[in-house]
Amino acid sequence: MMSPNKIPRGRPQTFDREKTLQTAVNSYWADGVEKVSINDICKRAGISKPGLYREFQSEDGLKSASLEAYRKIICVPFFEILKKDQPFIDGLEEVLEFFNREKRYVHLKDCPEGCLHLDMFHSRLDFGTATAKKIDDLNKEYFEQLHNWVDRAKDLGEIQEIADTASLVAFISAQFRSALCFRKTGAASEEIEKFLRLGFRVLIK
Amino acid sequence: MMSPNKIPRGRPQTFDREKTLQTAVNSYWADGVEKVSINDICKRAGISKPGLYREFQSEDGLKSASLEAYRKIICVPFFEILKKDQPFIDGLEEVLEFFNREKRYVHLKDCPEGCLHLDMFHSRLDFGTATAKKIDDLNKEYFEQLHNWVDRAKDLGEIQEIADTASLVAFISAQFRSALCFRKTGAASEEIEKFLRLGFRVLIK
DNA sequence: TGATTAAGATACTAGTTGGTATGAAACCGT
DNA sequence: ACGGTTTCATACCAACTAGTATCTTAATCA
Repeated sequence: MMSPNKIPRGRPQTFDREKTLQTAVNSYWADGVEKVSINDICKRAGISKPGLYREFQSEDGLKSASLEAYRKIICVPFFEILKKDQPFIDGLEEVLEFFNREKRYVHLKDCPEGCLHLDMFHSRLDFGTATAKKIDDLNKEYFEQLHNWVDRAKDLGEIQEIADTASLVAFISAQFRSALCFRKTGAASEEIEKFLRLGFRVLIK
Repeated sequence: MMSPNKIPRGRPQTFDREKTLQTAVNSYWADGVEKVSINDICKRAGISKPGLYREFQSEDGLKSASLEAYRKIICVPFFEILKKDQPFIDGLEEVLEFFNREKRYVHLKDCPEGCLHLDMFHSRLDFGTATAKKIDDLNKEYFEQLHNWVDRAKDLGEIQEIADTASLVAFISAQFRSALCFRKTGAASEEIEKFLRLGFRVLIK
């Protein structure tokens, strides 16, 4: 990192990393990672291709950086809900809020539908090494968080012991994936909430 | 259609429509519709591009024809299970068999994982008019079949009346979609069966 | 045999992709 | 003012895409 009072030698940089990354995340998220080209992102961010390549080295670099940015904006707040020390039923209500656009947290109000991580995971074989690793790491983190959430609820006797934790986590992740899929196809928030409550009927006592 | 005893004038055709269509369906199904180009299919089927265009007019024509072929091979047998006049619980067992590779019907043994229709539906905005219509038609047919299946079970009092039929259909379709998604990520058949049985616990009495 | 007809293969079009070489532009220290 | 340094934008590369024009090949009909 450059020392803040040290003025660099050459032509001053106009390239804005944060703005570019935000453009990339939103483009990938809204239109699908496979549908957006480097050229598209350059046009939308108003930057030149060599500038982008200097900062991110390759498409793989840009995509993995975008996923990391997405993780910080969306995934981490979600994990925080799961980590909260509160009854399972309260956590579930917060999760339902998270999936409900109308009741959703302020910083998520005007963002694309669906989940960038899930989209990328679905076709993770098509990405470069850096992005593929990021996808797998984030996936691992996600399932660990779910596992802890379910385990804690089990220990406290808050959910039905109808299956091993891994199966319950698989079931819950499937319901979340479906909810996001419903969102993308334009389903109403109350329909999605109804769907999720239906799924969680098998778990709560 | 050409009369069978009438010998056509020009050079005899070596182009095999069925073989080409089978190659296309398998390629789209196995590798993803977006990942396979017309060039790929020509190479794999051992045909020339003009030949393919003469038969299917455009990529849109080939894709819609491929989806129709998929419908006949996979979707129709599935619909037949739902249509059968038998207790809901028996139909459910047949459905579980359908999703289980090891117990699966013979003609489905060595085919790709996942569902071509679901893949195409997920990105139906990227297709031409003919393919988009085929996707929507097949989707409509699918949901009608599910609707009838659930309605019949409701009338006979075979499932819990915990929600309106549309919500139950949405729930069931979500479980099927998840099962196919698990298959694609390499989950074991018994895990998928366990997952589906977990979901259907909320429905059966 | 020669005309007609249809299908074959090859090569082409225009546009896109990820990635880069090149030279001008804008700043610094001297 | 000038050299050094860094970033800029333009133009380019090879490989790919969907789709087509052209020309050859192989058959029937007269």
